[in-house]
Amino acid sequence: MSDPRPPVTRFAPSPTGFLHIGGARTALFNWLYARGHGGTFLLRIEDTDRARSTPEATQAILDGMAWLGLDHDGDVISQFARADRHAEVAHELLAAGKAYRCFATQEDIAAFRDAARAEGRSTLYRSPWRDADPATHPDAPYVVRIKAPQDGETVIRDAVQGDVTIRNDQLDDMVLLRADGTPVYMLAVVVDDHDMGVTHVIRGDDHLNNAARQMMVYDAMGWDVPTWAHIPLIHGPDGKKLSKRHGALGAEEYQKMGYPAAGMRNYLARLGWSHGDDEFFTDEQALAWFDLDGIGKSPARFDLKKLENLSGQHIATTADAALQQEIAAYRTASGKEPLSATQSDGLIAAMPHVKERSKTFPELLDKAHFILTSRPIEPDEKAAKALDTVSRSILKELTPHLQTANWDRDTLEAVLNAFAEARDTKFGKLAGPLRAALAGRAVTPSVFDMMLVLGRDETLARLTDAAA
RNA sequence: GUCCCGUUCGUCUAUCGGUUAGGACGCCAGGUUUUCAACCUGGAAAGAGGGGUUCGAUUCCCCUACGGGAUGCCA
Repeated sequence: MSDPRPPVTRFAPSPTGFLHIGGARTALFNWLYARGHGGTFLLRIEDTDRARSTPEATQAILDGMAWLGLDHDGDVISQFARADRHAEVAHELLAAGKAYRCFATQEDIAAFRDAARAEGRSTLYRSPWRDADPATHPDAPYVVRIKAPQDGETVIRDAVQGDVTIRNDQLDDMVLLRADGTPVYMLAVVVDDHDMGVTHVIRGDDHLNNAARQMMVYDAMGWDVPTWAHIPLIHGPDGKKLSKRHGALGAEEYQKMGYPAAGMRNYLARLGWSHGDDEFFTDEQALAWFDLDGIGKSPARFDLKKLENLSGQHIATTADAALQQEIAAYRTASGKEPLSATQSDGLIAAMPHVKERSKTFPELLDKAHFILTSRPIEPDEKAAKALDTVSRSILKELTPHLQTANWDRDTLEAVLNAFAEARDTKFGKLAGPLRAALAGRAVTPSVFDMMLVLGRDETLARLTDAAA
């Protein structure tokens, strides 16, 4: 880590489903590390499992990253497309005597494992072909296996987990090339990471054990080992591993629910990583602060409440115009009709009064209902109740007082308070009917805020409508 | 079975041998109030269990329990 070169990180998902929250966080960590250290962030799609990989999944991953603002450098790399290169490395190893052809059948291996298990030995397969004379090779299908070290130990120097030591007798001669000549994942990752110049591999800790196996390939090829950082997985609210069954959702589902991307980034970054007591931070701060030693070792649970809180804080501090744009994207993503130009303008005008009290975009839009709707206002049930005959007559009396008043907050407050006082009541009594008349709702922003945003003409028109 | 990793309030976490174990979310109570919020004040709430090492352990070591991962011609 004292390497002065700018880091190169990568996110390497397999396209077998949507970008779930754990993957999104892995991508975020890689992105933060690269961008925060003047490095490069690459994207590689691990699509070598042809049966499970789909273009739709690749698109979903791309969409999820785009929503989160995790931009990668260069082209998206397909691992499958590099199969020839992977095979080339396997053949190099074969030629160098660091790998060998294994003619064992699946049945041979199964029998070996059964026997090993019965005797309580390690079930790692030991191929009899490792040291076989090539002259004795049968004319049969074979896989290429690497020659694993048989004694000593392998130490993974992990930036998160510390030094993890694995005895080499725990390593088997893993397969490099399948019987059909295609490379396996363990070979492909190493070759790709090396060829792509990846300096820091930040990935889920389900790969921690695999790192030792991958190290064999680095060593055999004489390549430099990257800095590893195996981060703990995210668990569901029940503490169990996050799975589709446990309500794990794709990143785009959170966009559809109306969480701002900045809130999601903040929340995800804070999940498993910390910078002292800082909870709420901007992207700039996250970029400046993010480092590998701030990552914790234990799995974290996903907590929607905290996401909501952070989201609310980000909505409150984001510029109005930027919010307007993100809300438009949210509506499109969630299949809602786009706002009209008038509504959009109204939203901007109302923004200061609604953004500080909303945790999500639908909540914000709901609070902005008064400006998004138009005459004639359809009162909902509660609002209708607030507009009884008494209230309507009061509104009718009030209207002339607003006709000539200066349209600013102080004047309006004075007018309404005086009006209430003259009728021997309090402004609080007036607020309900006003709210109902102006917005058709019982829950709205401040009455004064609404009046100011609506303007005199619209306010009077709505009051007159309601009084009628 | 074997190997690897993890375990601080309900949740996310701080602490890098000496603290009344801190913060945040959530929760509860009170305040403010023009509805809902927001906001302000206060409160309850944690070192998995057991052994060591040490003058002193949440912190270092070992064991146990629990959770997770690996052990594939999946990624």
